[in-house]
Amino acid sequence: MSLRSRQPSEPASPEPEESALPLRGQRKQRTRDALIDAALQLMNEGRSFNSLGLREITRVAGVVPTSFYRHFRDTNELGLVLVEESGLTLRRMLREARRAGAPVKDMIRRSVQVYKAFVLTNRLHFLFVAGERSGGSPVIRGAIRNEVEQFIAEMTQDLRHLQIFPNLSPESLQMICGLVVNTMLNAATDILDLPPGDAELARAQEDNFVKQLRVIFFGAQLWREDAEKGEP
Amino acid sequence: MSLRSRQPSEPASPEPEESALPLRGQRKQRTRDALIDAALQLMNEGRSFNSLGLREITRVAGVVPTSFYRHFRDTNELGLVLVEESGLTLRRMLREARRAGAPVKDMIRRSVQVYKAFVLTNRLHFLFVAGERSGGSPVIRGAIRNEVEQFIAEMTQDLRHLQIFPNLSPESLQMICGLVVNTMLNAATDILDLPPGDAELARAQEDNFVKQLRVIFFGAQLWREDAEKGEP
DNA sequence: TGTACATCAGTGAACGCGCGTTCACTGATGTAC
DNA sequence: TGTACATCAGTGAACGCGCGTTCACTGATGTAC
Repeated sequence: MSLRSRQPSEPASPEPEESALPLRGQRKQRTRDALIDAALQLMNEGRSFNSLGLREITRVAGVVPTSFYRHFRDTNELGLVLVEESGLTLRRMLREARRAGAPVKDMIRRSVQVYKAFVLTNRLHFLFVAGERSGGSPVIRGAIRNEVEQFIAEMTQDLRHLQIFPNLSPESLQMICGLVVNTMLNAATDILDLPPGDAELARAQEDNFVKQLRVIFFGAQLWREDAEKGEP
Repeated sequence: MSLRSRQPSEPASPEPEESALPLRGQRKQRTRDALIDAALQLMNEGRSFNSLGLREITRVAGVVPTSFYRHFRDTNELGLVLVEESGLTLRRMLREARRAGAPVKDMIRRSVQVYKAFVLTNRLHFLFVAGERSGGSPVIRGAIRNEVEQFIAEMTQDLRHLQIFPNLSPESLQMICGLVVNTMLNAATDILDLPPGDAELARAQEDNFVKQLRVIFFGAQLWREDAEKGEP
């Protein structure tokens, strides 16, 4: 994946891997990136992925329609590349969290703030994942669900090593992570939809998100595998 | 709303309200219903709403394209009617739950089973809501989010009257209901995607769903408004 | 280093097709007397 | 009850348009000698 030059979190200047390619290869890569960016940009304007047309994408990318076929068989194939990219973004988030370690004080609030920043920095990928994971074409949806499942599994491993929930079996921990990830992705839509500048609303939204996670973590910590739970 | 004759949960035979209309009105209603049904049917085949074309819808409905305009300005207006219908379905679910009352024994498991049955009975509406609430066109998405917000508010009132969480403030109860509803709608996608006949997988899915709700309810019951929660 | 040939990303014309929308119409249903 | 007229849901022809895809092409870049 040398699409990385398109990633907003990395510098735009030439990269070693790119310079190593022959000139023609570099240019091809740049066009390919432009096509992918064009699709993301159109989605950023409120469009859903599978309503995008090939000609529309090439128009935004600034190339002629037929040159699309030099890179992808059809728009669906481009969609699958977007899924893969988005999966990388999710895994990058875990990697960064791993490196930073779990904050000891006010853990959930801080994690939520880091997450919000990450979602905004990687706005287009989260827009795509949140938007297409339930609604898109069956193929894209399936691929996204795979990536999310993988993300949940990795998160489960991380939490396991952190020993935050020594009371939970691996299966229960995975179930909790599924719940947390769904809550995160729902929140992503809210974060992305939030009109900029409304600090009041942003705070209320963050508080709500933090509270929801606290209830989940609170319930999870007190969970015992054998008993019947939550029945009044 | 006399679209109700289309609702799968009601008999197909003529209804008083329909017979009361003049003959021409009845026929118009039937065509209108056919258009709405056609859109839902197409979505049931894996399509997302805003990729549907007007001609496509009329073709499935068995009328000529131009007759669409006798009923809706454009496909978006039909979409908003679908949102309204789906909202009614959600409210009907609450009404039925209210009438049945909260099961005293194994409350969550039983509620989940009732919910699963309801989702399958009203498959098309849940498909629409779950699919378009994050991904669709901005207008449809906004309308769906409104309906879901209203649903959450009503559910909050119901839980309030049931006195299940006497420890929670109205705001916290609403926050919990938001979490529960998001979990429900995520589960709806899973329920609808489940290949029929795989009882093993269905059981695993149900157990997972039940466990997630138990964690939430468990956490909510022990929640205290003033303390910091869930921080290891 | 220079030359001759191969590669191949991007071009531009052309195609057949289904789209959304307009328009004048038809003929069954509804209304007035 | 019968007649004459109004209404209007559904029809069918026609339109201009953008779509996805094919094809032969061009000319800069890459490779071999």
